Amino acid sequence: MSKGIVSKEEDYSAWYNELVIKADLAEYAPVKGCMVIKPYGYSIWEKMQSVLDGMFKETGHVNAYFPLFIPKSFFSKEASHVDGFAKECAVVTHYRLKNDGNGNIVVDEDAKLEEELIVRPTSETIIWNTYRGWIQSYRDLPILVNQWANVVRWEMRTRMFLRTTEFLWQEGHTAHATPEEAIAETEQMLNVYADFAENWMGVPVVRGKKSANERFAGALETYCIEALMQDGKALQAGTSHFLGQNFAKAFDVKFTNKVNVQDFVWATSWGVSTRLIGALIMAHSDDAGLVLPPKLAPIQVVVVPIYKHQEELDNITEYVKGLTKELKAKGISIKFDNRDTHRPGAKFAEYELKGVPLRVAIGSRDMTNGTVELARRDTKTKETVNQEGLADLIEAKLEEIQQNIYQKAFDFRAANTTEVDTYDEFKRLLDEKPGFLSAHWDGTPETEQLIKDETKATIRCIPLDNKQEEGVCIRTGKPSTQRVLFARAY
RNA sequence: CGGGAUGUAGCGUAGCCCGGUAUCGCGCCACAUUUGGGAUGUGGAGGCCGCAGGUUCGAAUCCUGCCAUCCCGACCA
Repeated sequence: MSKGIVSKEEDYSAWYNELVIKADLAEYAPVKGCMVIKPYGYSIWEKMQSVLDGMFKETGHVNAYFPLFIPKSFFSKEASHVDGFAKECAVVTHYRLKNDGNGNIVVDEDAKLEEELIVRPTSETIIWNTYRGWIQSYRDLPILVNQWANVVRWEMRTRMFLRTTEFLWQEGHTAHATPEEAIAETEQMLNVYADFAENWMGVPVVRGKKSANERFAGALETYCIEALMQDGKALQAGTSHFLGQNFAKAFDVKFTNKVNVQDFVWATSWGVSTRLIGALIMAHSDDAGLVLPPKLAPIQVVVVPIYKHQEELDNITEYVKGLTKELKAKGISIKFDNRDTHRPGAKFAEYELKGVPLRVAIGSRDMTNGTVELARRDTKTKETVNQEGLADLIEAKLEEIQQNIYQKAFDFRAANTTEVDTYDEFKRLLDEKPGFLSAHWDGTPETEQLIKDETKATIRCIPLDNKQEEGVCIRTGKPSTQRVLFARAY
């Protein structure tokens, strides 16, 4: 492995790509736009899954699984949904291959499907088709189902974790008797996502609503959490949709309410994906590699022994056994890297690249003095501390690191969120100091589109806690009642 | 789908203009010496030079076609 990676300042895009590869998170697959998520990267996803799954269960949801393949006809049932996804659907047309006689494997034209199948880009259609059979009465509601799945969106341009052709995600699909209840669900799940992003990933997010242009295909309202990356570009980290009765109407899902009147069911859907790993990388990492929040790091503490002779290693090993036991009891994951094939310096560099929050180095000198060297990944500082009480100190440090990287990201966002009142300044800042730009907008899709065409910036969201204030649209000068957040986005 | 770039060992590359079976570094294997920030020495293994045609006595190199990937746009979580 060559030393180091390209610096963020030099080439942010290359920095990101190299980091993903060199930190052993993922690699390119033979199919364009697809990636192999390697064990280290996947274990981050597993941690995310485990925490989120717990949060979903906590809020009353259950998991189920719906098919990968969706009959093509289902898609045409919800007009705006088709418009939104048609251009990026993979389609299965045949179910058999054959040998053409020249040693080539070809599609068997005799095995053409009567109805072509779509590889799900999202599962609303097949789920609502299924819900029709599950729901007759208000007594059957609400339905609070989540599924962990892969989906395929044939994107023109892809990037590891941020936008791949196939990606892993969860999609919640709920059915309710009233719009109020569905909206409450939508907002609840948005808060779950925001809680996860901030308290587990250490990534501060803005909770908001999407403008009409950015809304999910088929939704009445899309709520989102928006994060700011270190290059000043915004990243949508999660979405929660109030679908109204659109899918119920499209799939004829009716229920009889308490007063014996038939009505269409109210729906929500919400999801986060492996894109969160991209957000994690871009929010915290530096030129030395990944910086992972302790709460999601696959390895929280790594121990590197420094020794010359076998008996020294034996001594250290004996000590590490005790430390491991103490940390395990606290639920802290520890790796003792006693490989004799790599020297300590190489290990230090490797774990920095991989973002392990804390490193403990122990040599014979430490064993004599009853100390260890404790190094923090986030600040790249190290200190010599007593072995006595080390487990407690580690526990406290991990918490401190978790706080610190959140605070750092929070301060970065604060420093890169600017109120702007003129279009000239808006354009200037986009180039000179990218970030969130808080500006007045006349509320029309046309103006948003115009701004997008002229500057590549889009409305990331209308923040939920937005204060109302009189102003004029930066582009058209028409009256406006509130500022919205603009940015160039991933 | 437009614009750009690149394909040579696991990775990164030189060679290409000016044809003669491939350079260097990292990594890998063995042994020795090493071990508090990416070790050193010695020896060794590893290549249908992206693919297919063509020109030529001879092609990594010249010509034609194709394919793939990456980057920048349009489109999007």
